[in-house]
Amino acid sequence: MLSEEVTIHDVARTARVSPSTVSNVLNGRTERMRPETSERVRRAIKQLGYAPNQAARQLKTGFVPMLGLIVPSVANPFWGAFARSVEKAALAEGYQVLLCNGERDPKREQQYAESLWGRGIRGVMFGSSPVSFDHFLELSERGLQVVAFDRQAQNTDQVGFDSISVDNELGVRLAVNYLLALGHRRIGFLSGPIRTVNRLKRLDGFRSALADADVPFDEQLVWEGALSSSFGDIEGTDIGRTAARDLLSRPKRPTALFAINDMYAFGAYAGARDLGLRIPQDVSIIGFDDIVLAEIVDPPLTTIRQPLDSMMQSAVRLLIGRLEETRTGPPEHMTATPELIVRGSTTQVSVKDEQ
Amino acid sequence: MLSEEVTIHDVARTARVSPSTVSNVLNGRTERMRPETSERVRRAIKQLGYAPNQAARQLKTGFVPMLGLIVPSVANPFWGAFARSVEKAALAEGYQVLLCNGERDPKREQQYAESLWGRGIRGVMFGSSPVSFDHFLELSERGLQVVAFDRQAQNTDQVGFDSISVDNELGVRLAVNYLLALGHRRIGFLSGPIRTVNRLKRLDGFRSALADADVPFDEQLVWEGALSSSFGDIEGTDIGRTAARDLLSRPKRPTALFAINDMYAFGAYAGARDLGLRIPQDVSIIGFDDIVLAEIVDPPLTTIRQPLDSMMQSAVRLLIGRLEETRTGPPEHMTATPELIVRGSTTQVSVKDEQ
DNA sequence: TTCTTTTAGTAAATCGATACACTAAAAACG
DNA sequence: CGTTTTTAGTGTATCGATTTACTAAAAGAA
Repeated sequence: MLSEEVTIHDVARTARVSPSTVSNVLNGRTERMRPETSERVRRAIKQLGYAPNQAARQLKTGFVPMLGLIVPSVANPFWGAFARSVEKAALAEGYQVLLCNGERDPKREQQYAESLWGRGIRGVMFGSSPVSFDHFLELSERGLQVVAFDRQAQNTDQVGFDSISVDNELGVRLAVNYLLALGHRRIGFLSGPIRTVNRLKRLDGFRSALADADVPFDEQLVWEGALSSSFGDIEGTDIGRTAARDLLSRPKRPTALFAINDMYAFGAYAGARDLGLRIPQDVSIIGFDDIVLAEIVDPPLTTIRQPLDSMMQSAVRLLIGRLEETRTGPPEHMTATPELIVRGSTTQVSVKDEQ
Repeated sequence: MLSEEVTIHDVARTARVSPSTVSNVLNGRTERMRPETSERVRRAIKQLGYAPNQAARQLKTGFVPMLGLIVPSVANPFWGAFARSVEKAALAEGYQVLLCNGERDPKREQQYAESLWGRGIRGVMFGSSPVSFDHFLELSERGLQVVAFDRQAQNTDQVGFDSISVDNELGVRLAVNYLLALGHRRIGFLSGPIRTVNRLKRLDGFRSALADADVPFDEQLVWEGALSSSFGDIEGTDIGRTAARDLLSRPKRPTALFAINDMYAFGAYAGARDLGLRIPQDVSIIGFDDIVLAEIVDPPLTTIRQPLDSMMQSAVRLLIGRLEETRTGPPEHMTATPELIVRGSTTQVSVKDEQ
């Protein structure tokens, strides 16, 4: 490995100028020199295959065009799609993305955050976390900018951070109203033991949609499971399966299930099948997120779409705006509009179930 | 943003030692000082919340504990799982991972590679690429270390790089032998237009497994589709669907399909259903990879598992070994052993199909 | 022509951590 | 006691790019 690194001095020597001039060319300050000079420098750069040492640049300027991305695990298809959206949006703004799989473990998340800090990274996109942001408190006070996905600040949070999320209440309303229009009256709500902010909001939407339609809310049909510390890449599918099996084997079983996300919905598919129930003839199932697999499962999943690409574009711009101090002021909470995607997992409630 | 960065000098001052001593503590050279001194330094570090500036460290040492990861897109569940495995393995060795979604575009891949180079990153894990490595040639000559997944060097490749892959021929043999044991004789082979090395190997395995069992190989049952420039996150599912529809609507339709990967297999599910065929009663389908979704689709997918975690652990160690020059010598080509995972998408060939 | 202003650059300090060469003080030796 | 060796550190140059302050030369003004 020869690895004879080409430096700005080498370029300067071949172009017969000073390193300062090369630096000026690199940073677009060409008005300070004759066109032929900048051209000579450009040729030298190309000839030597020179690429500026980012560490040196960063050390001097203090600026790092990089964002941290902390998600539970990119092996989970939803977070994979999320990560791609973030990376795409960041790249468009000239930033790169450092990937951190936090595994929903606050300790790991904090280690990552500190490591990012040491790298000079001052902006983090943060995927859903179960409990609190306390572990970011210190870094946040020092100037770490955080944009949280699907998690607005709660009054218990000490940290003021920006957030972005879909309008969760509206999303659930879209789903529930659609099910109501299909004649469903007993609708199960499948959630898990993780009580994130967005999940609470979704439950609110569920209740109020039912209330608006004068359909009584049955506490029994809300399945939240037990707290468990396990966390896997198919997070949700096992819970969804158990939940569906439980709800659907009751004497007066629900005719439709709303799942808190698509992975839970897939689990519910399995749970329904375990009981010999057909989807959608015997039970309608509706998800949330619209991950890519929603359209290829059988039957294709009716779900609520989160426009991830556009959401992450806004979120990344906000984050970068904070870093470059073009966006100042109090924390912003951005909200995107969800969309009902009707596919094959929902249908009219059957006559015999209707009663 | 106060952002009053704490430097090694601040620590030195509060601990009443020189910066050199702090540096020695940071790098574990504590044998050069009295225990009380190093303890004083450690306390000062904690008190000030000091974290070394990695840019400065990198500039001085030339060492960057970071790997590049180039995959088509982490939004694709397989590459998401792949990315997680890489990140996990890297973290265990003290390295972090910079994520690059190359979108199978050589131009983007090269831009990423150059950007990584400028950052001082000298090791890249590379997910499957369609054509060639030519765009890495120059950087590779300068010392960029590349470990390629599922793509051994071909004689046309000018670049000598390490690689890791599952034993593709064996994997296909496991699948085909299993199908043969179930009585299937007309087996379709679903591939796509992308002619990567691993796909060619899988076709080889397919042919030889049939040959060993004295089952005639029917060129007509190999579906490779047409070249198309499109690339999506559900890469494969649409192709698998088209392929399955085509193969299964022929007069003497195959009784089983081998799909080049699980996403293709999911597509084949849809294609079979389009024709009103049941899985596995009417057609057995077997996939490759064993992504997390394989066990939650309906029916659960019989597939060939690639042990990604252990593979990426070996691959990352090899890559880091190259960087730290503890592993030298000619390119290594590591091979992992695949495993047949029997689930519900395969069954005995039915009597009427058997003829 | 002389003085001022503009043009076209350059010299040198700096960012923060590292590491080699060096040293003062203490301990060991004879 | 004088000399050597060890201990426990420290001073300073360095990595590569940036940037402020500076300057020589050319152009313009009077």
